Amino acid sequence: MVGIEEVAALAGVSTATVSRALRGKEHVSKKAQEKVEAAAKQLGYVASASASQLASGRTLNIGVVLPFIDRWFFSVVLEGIETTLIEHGYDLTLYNLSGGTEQRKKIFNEFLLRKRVDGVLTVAVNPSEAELHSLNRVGKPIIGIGGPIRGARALTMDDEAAGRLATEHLLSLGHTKIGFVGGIPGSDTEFNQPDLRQTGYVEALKTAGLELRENWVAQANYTIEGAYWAAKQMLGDPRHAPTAIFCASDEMGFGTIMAAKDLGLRVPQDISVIGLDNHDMSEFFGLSTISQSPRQQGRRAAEMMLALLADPELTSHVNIEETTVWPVQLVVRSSTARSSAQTR
Amino acid sequence: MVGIEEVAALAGVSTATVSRALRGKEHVSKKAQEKVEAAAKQLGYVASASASQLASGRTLNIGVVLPFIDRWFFSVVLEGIETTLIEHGYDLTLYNLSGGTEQRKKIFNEFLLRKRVDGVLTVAVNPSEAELHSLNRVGKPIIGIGGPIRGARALTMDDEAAGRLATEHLLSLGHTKIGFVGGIPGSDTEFNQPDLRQTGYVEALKTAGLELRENWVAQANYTIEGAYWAAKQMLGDPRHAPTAIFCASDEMGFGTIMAAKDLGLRVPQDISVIGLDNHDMSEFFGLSTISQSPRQQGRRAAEMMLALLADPELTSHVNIEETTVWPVQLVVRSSTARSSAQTR
DNA sequence: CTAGATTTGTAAAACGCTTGCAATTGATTC
DNA sequence: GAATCAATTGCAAGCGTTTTACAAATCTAG
Repeated sequence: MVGIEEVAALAGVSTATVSRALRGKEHVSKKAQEKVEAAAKQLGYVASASASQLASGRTLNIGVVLPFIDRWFFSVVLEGIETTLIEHGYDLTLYNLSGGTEQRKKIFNEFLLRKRVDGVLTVAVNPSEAELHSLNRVGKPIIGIGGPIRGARALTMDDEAAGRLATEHLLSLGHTKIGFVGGIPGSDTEFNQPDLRQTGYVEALKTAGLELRENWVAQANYTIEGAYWAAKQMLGDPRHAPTAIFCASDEMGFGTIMAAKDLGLRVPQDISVIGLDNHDMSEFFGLSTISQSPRQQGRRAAEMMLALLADPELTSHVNIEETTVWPVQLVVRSSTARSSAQTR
Repeated sequence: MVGIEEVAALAGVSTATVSRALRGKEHVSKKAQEKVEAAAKQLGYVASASASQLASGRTLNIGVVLPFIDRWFFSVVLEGIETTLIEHGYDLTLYNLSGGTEQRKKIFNEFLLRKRVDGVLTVAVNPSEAELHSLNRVGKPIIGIGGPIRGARALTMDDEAAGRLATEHLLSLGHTKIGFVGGIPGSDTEFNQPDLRQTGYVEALKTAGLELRENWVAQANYTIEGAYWAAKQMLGDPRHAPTAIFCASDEMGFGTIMAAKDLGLRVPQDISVIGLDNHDMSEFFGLSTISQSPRQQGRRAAEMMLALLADPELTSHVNIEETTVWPVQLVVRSSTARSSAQTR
């Protein structure tokens, strides 16, 4: 493989000049710049990442830690991050926590400490004290997406506000019997931020002075299937079926709509459904929802990281606890309508 | 940060011994081994990746190139790869081609050449001649998943055979009016392997001596939504509706089932549907399908790569064109049944 | 007990770049 | 044309490991 010396020789300059020229740094004459670029191109030279890392301490690589890859929210955030990083010449190293405790330990205690990354982006990860300690030992900036991280910067939406907004939308349409389909609160140490959506729902109902029926709250583990069965139970109840349901994710919204249809209920005439995500498929289902733009969240978080790395001043006091709240927006489609409770 | 010298000092040995001990190499006495491990643990030492890369030429990192992250097949393959690599101490660097031509060029011409990876795994990528040339310049093993790569190893299923199998299943149930919902053949240079599923369908019909109606073949771009509309057209035809449909992906199968339901057709009594994927949600939809186990494909490809890297003999003549065919299996659920064409 | 074989440990040379500092060149002013 | 200053360039010292060549220590067998 061709090294920097060959390029220097061909261009008739020193290796130092080659290094500077190729990275667009100052203090290189136009002439030298051109000669070097021509030589590099001719030889097909690309600097070795490891050597340049070792010498400069910069890796041009960001670690991304997430609990799942194959769930909509996560894969879309990931895509947003990846695209942004590539644009800026950065690589992305992926760490997926779905492999169990052993693997998780390895990631925090070895992989992230290898000095292979300039910064760490976590997505909906809730690190333990020990892991947090490990992360801090990396000495690199950390940004948490979808949930704050103690002692680090974060970019996250206000899940409680989102839950409240969704519920208030249903309230404003005159619904008083409002069900909720969500996860099992506290079930997953990893991924508990979304539990707050339920808090928002409860708060909104309280504020409206409405009763909170226990069997109008169901747990569906964020899957279409789970929501399908949960909604079927809820809507099949002959005496106390709700007239509207807030699902803590759009996928659960889809399951709920399918359950309603299978019960012969019309959406939205007989039952209103609102989700939370603005999933790619929500348009198709006509699902009203709260948008949280995961692609943009990923993009934004990556940009924050790059800005941090570009500014040595900021990098010095590495992590400040500072949460940027991602705005949330109501998207009304055809799955929610004015309550017509009387007609049922 | 603590370096190898501190560890050596604390353990009372040389840095060379530390290096050997920590990587479990031979020529280290048991006693030394233990001392070193204790010292490393006490100091929380983790070798710097860049230094070790530079010195050894090994990066312990695999590059994965894929056209999308946020589609089921890809995210699941990715998860399979990632889990396997982490288990073996390897990192995974992600390259996503969805960012357009400019980005794609960058990935092939710069990123992959930085000597940052020990090997490259591509998923359903169809590289151009120039890109192939670039890939070969990396001088590292390449394995293509979901589609062969000229001049490299590949692990892929036989899409044509899968298409034939699905169609034959419908034929064996007595169906003679069989529709197909797939992609637009040749539309995507990237992702054209699945077009072969249509070939399999056509072949099976020909073999059975059945006519091939043009409007029984629809294009739905591999989305639920696309299939929903396509199937609605096909099934809504009052005179020439098929009694069975083969969808080239499970997600399109879901869309087709939903369309059938919305038309008041019963699955499978009025219309049989078979997909291809064995998607996580197929069980829920009761969709018969052809399983292609992307998680295992990812896992297997990663293992092949690791084996290649472990065996210097194999690594020497880096790439041999050699395709391993991934087995394919029919999974019959409740969406396919014996034809009862007469009753309609 | 000793020569030879084997194991274990050491010192130092890569690995291929980046960068601080010094030297050189070029431009500008008087 | 000399003096001054700024801009460019080159030199060489790292960066933190791995690995090689070799010396020292230990073991084995005669």
